[in-house]
Amino acid sequence: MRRDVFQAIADPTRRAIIGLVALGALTPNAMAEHFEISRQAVSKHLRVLTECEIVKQQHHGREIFYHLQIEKMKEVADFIEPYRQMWETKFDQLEKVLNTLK
Amino acid sequence: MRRDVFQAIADPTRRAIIGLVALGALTPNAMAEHFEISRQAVSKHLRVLTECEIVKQQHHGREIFYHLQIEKMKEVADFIEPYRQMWETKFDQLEKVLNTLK
DNA sequence: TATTTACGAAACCATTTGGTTGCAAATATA
DNA sequence: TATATTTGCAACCAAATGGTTTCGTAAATA
Repeated sequence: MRRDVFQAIADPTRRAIIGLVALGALTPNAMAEHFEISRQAVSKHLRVLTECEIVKQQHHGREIFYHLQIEKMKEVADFIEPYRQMWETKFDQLEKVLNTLK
Repeated sequence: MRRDVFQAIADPTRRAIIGLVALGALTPNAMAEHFEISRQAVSKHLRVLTECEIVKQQHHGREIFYHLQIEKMKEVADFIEPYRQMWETKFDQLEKVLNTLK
């Protein structure tokens, strides 16, 4: 199976988990409270995120806190960057045309 | 089935198609030459990309040219933006620490 | 010590995915 | 007009996905 950042953020629940963990490390149980799905389903998503190295485990007694590895998200930013330049150029050119028309 | 930009960019072939179409509109046949998979497989990816409104068709005789709708990619940029700010802040703080140590 | 709690892992299931081959239809060309 | 080309669509298939329930184990607690 594919295991990369793009696969990781494809699922809406996983994007929500990333959003939660961005605010602070959490245990699977704490996360599950935010969703309609079971704790085990959240755990399966966490497994994917761990395999993608988007989160890291920190054991603390019988609890496991999941921390966001924010740098991993950079891969998505790197992918989108050239396209961002494209639509900004497009916008600039449109602006020029509009200014000329004035 | 889920039909959003995140689903669209989850597949590596679709990311490659987006990259190709970014350089200029192409027909499915022309795209298929760049990949190992069949013309029909490319067509199925194009269907997904069309449903996500990442590409638009332009009929020209019996050929169909696919154009990139660059603005759609903005949704990904909007998603990543807050995280970009997070890792930049992190980097700035690290830099401060390193400067103090000097 | 006995029980509860937190968790991952496994088995299972329906649906989706990403590929294939084989059409039919529309357009271009001989 | 007959034939070739370009394309989308349907049927099919194996594998992956996202969920469930059940279970074993380790740690906290009564």
